Amino acid sequence: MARSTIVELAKAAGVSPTTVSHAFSGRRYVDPETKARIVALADKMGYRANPRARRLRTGGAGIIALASSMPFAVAAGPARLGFLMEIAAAAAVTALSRHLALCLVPPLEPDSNLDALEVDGAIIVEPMVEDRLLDFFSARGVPVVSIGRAPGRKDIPSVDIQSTATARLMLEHLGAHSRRVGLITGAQRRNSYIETEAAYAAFAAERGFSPIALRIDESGGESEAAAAAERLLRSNPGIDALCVPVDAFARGVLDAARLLGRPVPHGLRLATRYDGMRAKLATPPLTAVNLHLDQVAEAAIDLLIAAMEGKEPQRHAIAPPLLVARESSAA
Amino acid sequence: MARSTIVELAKAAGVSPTTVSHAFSGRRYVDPETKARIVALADKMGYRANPRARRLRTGGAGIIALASSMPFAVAAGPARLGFLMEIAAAAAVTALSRHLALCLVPPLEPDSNLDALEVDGAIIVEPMVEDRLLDFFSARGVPVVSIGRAPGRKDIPSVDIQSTATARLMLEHLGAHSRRVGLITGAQRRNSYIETEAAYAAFAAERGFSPIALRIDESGGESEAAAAAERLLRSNPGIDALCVPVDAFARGVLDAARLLGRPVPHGLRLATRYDGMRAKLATPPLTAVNLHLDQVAEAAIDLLIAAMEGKEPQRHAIAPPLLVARESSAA
DNA sequence: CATCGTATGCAAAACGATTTGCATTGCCGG
DNA sequence: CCGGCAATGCAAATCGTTTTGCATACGATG
Repeated sequence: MARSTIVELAKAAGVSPTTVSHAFSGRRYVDPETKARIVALADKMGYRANPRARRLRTGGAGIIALASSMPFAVAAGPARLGFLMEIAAAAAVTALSRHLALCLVPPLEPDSNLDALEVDGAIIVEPMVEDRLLDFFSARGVPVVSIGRAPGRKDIPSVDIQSTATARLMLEHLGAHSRRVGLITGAQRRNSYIETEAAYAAFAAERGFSPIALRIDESGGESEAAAAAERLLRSNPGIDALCVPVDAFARGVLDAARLLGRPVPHGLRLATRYDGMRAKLATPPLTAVNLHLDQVAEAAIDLLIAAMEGKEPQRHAIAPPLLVARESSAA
Repeated sequence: MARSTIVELAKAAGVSPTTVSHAFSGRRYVDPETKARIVALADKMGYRANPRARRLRTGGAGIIALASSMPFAVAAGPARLGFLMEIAAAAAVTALSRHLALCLVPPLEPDSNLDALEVDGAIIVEPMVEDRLLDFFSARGVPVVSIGRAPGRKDIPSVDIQSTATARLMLEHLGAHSRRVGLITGAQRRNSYIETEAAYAAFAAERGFSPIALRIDESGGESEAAAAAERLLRSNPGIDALCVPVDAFARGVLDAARLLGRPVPHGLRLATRYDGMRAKLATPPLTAVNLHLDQVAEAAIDLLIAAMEGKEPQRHAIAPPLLVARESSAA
C-alpha cells in the first residue's frame, strides 16, 4: 500500500531520480531505451508521482473553484440549483479533462472556512455588484473569471452568456403576437438583468410602447413573485405577455395568471430564460432559451486556465442562444 | 503578492520557524507572550501557511471526491441530476465546514483522467454492483464510503438511505386506498432497488396479492418508462396503484396512464421516491418522500472523515423518511 | 553543592518531487 | 591531436512546512 517514491524507482532502474523525473516530464532528453526501462518498471512497481510533492515544487493546487453568491440551500436555492448545477456538472467534466479538480464552493462567510481552501483559480457564476466571493478570491490574488460579466469589474475576464441576445430572442418571440410585453427581473444587480433590462428598454422604444418592468427580491422565491406579478397585472391589464428570465419567478407568474383568470398562454404569454427542469415541467411548459451551458462551462474553464497561466485566452465560440418555444407562449 | 513564508515570519518575530509552527499548531508549548507576538505579526504580514507544503509533510490532500456512476450529462442524466446535485450542494457546505474541499467527479473512464486526481477520500452515491468508480478508488487505497449501501461490498461503510422504510412508506400509503399495488424499479443493481423490491415482496405477501414488479433500463429514461408502463398496465389492468421510486420513470408513468385513459390519480395512484423538481412540478404533482438529503450528506462526510482517520465512526441519526403526499396519490 | 525537572526554544531531518548547473563520454571536423 | 559540440546523466538545491531530538536556563529539592 505504501506507494513507492521516485528514489526507489530510480534505484530499481539504476538511474538517478533526476533521470526518472525527466523521463516522465520530457523536459530533458532521456535515452529512449532508458526511458522505456523506467516506464516499464514504474508500471510494474505501481509508481505514481506524489501530487503533493510535485505541487509544492511547482506551485499550484490542481484545483479550481466554482462558486456562486447565490445561496445553495436556502429558500431561493432550488431556483438556482438547476442552473448552477448544470454548469457544475459540465465544468467538472471539462476540468478533469484538463487535469484539474473542480471544487464546489458554497457561499459561506468568506472569512470563516474558506481560508483553508487553496485553489489555483475560481469561476464565479453570474456575480453581482460587489460580489463577496469574487472579491474574496481576487483579493487573494487568485485568478478569477466569471460566467456572465461581473458588473463594475472590467478587469475580470468573463464568458459572455449573451444576455442581450437572449433577451432579444424572448422579446421578439413574445412581441410577434403580443402588443404589450412586460418584464420581470430580480433585484440583485447581476449583469444578465442589467443587459436584459436595457434590451427591453430598447425593444419598447422600437415598438413604441412604454416599458413596464418590475424587479423582485430574489430571496422571496416563487410566492413573492406570484404576489408581485398579480399586482403588476392588476394595475397594468394591458400587458399581454411577460418576459421573466428567472425561472422561479416565471413559475410564480403562472400561478398569478391563473388566479387572475388569465391562464397562460391564452390569457397571458410567457417566456423565461434558463431551460431547466422548472421550465420543462411547468404547466404549461415554459418557452425558454437554450444557453448552451455545457459550452459556457468549457469556455469558462479554458478562460480560467489561460488566466492562470498568464496567457492570452483563445476565444471560444459559443453557439448563439436558441429559443425553445413551448406552450407558455403559444399564440 | 508573493506570500511570506514561515521563515520570514520567524525572522521578523525573532524566533525559529519551529516556534512559529508550534505557536499555530499548539502541538508544543509556546510562551503565551511569544505566541501573541507571532500571531500579531502573522496577521500584519498576512502570513498563511502554504497548504501544499503542509500537506506534503502531513500527507493528505484536503479534498474529498463526490462521485456517482450515473452519467452526469447523458440522456439519463437529468433524472439523477437533481438527486446527485442536491447531495453535492449539501456536501459542499459540510465539507468546507470540516476544512475539506469537495470535488465533483464525473463518471469518466477511470483510467483516463482520474489519475491526476488525488483525494483523501471518496463518497460514492448509490453505487451499483461492481461499481467502477468505487472499485477505482478502493483499489487505490482511498477510503470510500457510500450513500446507500454498496451491494456486495460489506466492507464499505455507508450511510443508510433507509430504502426499506421509504418503500414501506410509499407502499402503505398507496395500499391504504388501493388493492393492487405494482412496482417499477431500475435494471441496474443498486441497493435501493434491491431493498425496495424486497419490501415490496413482503408487502404483497402480507396483503395476499401476487406481486407485479417490473425493471426498466435506466438509460431509456422517461419514454422507455412510459412504454413499459403502458404494457404493464395493459396486461395487468387490475393494478390500481404504482410505486415508482425513480422519478423519471414516474413521469413516464404519468404519460402512459393518461394515454390509457386512466389519468393519475383517479385512474391510477402513483408515488415516487426522490422529492425533487420532477416530483414537485409534475402534473399532477407526485407524492414523494423527503429523504433528508442534507442530513445524509453530512453523515456521509463525517463517516468518511472517520474512515480517513481510522476512527470509529460516530453514528449519525438521520430523520426517518417522511412521506409528502400530493395529488398523484389522492384517494 | 549536586541533581533534577520544567519551561522554552532551536537545529536539522524529514516529506517527495522538480530543476539547475555541471560532468562525462564519444564523435566529428579541421 | 585538439577544440567543440551533442548526448546523456547525476548531484544538489529548492519548494515551505512539520516534527523529533537535543540544548539551555532556572528554580527547587535532597
